[in-house]
Amino acid sequence: MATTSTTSTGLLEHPYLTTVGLFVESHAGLAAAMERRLDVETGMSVQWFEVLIRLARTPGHRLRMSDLAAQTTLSASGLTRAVDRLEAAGLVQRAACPSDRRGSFAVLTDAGERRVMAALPLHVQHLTELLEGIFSPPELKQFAALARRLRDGVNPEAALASSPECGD
Amino acid sequence: MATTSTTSTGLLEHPYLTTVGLFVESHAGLAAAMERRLDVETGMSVQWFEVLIRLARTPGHRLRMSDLAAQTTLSASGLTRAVDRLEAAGLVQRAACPSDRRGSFAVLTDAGERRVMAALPLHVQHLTELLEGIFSPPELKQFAALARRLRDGVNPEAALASSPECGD
DNA sequence: GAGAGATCCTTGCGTATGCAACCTTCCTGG
DNA sequence: CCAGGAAGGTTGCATACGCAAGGATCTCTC
Repeated sequence: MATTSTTSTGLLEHPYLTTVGLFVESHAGLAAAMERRLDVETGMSVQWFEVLIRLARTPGHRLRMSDLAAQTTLSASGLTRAVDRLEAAGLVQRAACPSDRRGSFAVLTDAGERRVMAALPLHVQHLTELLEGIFSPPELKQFAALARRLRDGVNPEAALASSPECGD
Repeated sequence: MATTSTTSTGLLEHPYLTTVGLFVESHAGLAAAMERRLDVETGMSVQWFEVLIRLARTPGHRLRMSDLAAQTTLSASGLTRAVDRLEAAGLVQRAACPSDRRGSFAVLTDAGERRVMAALPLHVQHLTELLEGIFSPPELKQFAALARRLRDGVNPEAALASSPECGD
């Protein structure tokens, strides 16, 4: 009926595969648009913005390196370098952790806070322009709910880090 | 009422921001899981798999470099190098385009087809394990529909490349 | 039919990434 | 008190990426 090489051809249309495909493509498109504009308007990469935002929304404006790594797209080593750069740019400082001398905190500086807060409205405005023509308000809520379920199932560490709400 | 630095603090909870945050986190988690397992079970990166799958589902098993770039996460130069590596691995060949001598095709080799087709069921199985506990069938359909809308709005090039359906 | 400009792909260069190895510090059991 | 092992961070190394520049080809206009 079919050669070995075509036996599993039907899987190319498998619902999980096509859904994940759409998901990945939509992410790629959205990420590219965000990245481009964020860079143009604020000179920051998405990674920087991500780190700074997470610090900004944390009481005390400080987070352990390991927590930060768990919440962002970055690996531990990636985060180390990213914080190196942020520190060189004066937006973040490292601080020793008094209770565990192995660990260290990344602390948002005043300059860092000014920088995120200046970038934030531009970013939100951009997201609004991108999304308001695509999702109606109820669809947006649905989408957020489904995305949350997916994240909780697949990235539980990030989930518990942002119990109340989670921003990018 | 508030200092300059806190004026836009409320934006940290903006619906678009939190939704996109969840979306990005869910993608990161899913991508990490897929990547890890795909590498362990097939020795391929997601990028390779993505390219090979798109070739496999195209009649003639060939696609222009530019089309391939538009459909994947890769930039033009990134695709060039990826195809270099795939060609070195014997999974893909380049072919001249008769109608436009600037262009070239990436063509799936027999070895390449065997490789994707062997990987495909493992991948689908993995996706199933990941997702079946998270989304009910109707939720999956909803999610796919919303993701499609988002992709169409934000990444139109990929959209028209896969009119009928779209796999990862 | 000739030149200006756009398009396709490839390369040079700088940079960001992850993995694995490493050092330091913490913790646990004897 | 003191191994032995686990965990937090940082670095060496190799790799992959994107941007911008470049060479070749197509296309459109006059």
